[in-house]
Amino acid sequence: MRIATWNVNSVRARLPRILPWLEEKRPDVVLLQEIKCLDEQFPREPIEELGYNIETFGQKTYNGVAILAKSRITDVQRGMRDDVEDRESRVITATVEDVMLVNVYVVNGQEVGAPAYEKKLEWLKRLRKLMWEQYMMTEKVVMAGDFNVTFDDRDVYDPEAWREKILCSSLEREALLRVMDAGLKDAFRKHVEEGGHYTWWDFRTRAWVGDHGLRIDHFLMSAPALRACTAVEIDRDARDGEKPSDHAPVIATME
DNA sequence: ATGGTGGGTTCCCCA
Repeated sequence: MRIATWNVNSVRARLPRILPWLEEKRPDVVLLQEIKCLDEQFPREPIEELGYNIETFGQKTYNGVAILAKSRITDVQRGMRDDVEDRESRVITATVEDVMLVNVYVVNGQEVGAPAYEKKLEWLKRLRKLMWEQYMMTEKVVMAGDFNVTFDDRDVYDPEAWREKILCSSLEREALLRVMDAGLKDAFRKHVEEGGHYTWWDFRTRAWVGDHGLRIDHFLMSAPALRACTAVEIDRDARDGEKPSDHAPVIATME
């Protein structure tokens, strides 16, 4: 089974890139973030024609997540279903075959110290609670998506310039590690030691041209899922060319 | 001190 995660930055604007990519890569499961549309606006037909089942948790203008899968999608949950109201569509969970999927679009945070930054830290606390309370790490659990957090300097093209900046601050990194202490590991680092592998390049600074990227899209896996994971690859080709998203897809291969 | 680009709204917000 191959599972992809991709922040598409509007599923409707990105459809000319998404459809040929699905045809070429044929992943078994795709976790999409920032679909930026309501459920009823999601372009279901052309994706269904390629053989995918679809579950969405949409929102007008901002955020929105979706799961595509060739196999049946069961146990779908929209939001964290805790005692806090989900005002934004940032999490959709489901089961496909023997894999429990958690698709997340983590709050960006804008800048360190901003109200959005505090919201990000609070949101990650909620996510941690979800993983502790609703998952058994003896199962194959795959949490993936846009985490808007780097793990360490290896994930940053210019670590000194980004030191304690948004996406790279110690508090964000600690909050992400706390989500993972339920029993999740960064699957990319099972396979790749060296730095310089990125998943996001800012449009505003034309970061793609100089490969000024950050690695903020991740696969976090429970031990049984990690054992089955034989590769995690970043599809840089999808970030190139005409009207790309600012994120590259990441594809995990499970034996 | 704060731009730059891109997407979706609505005359601006968020990334």
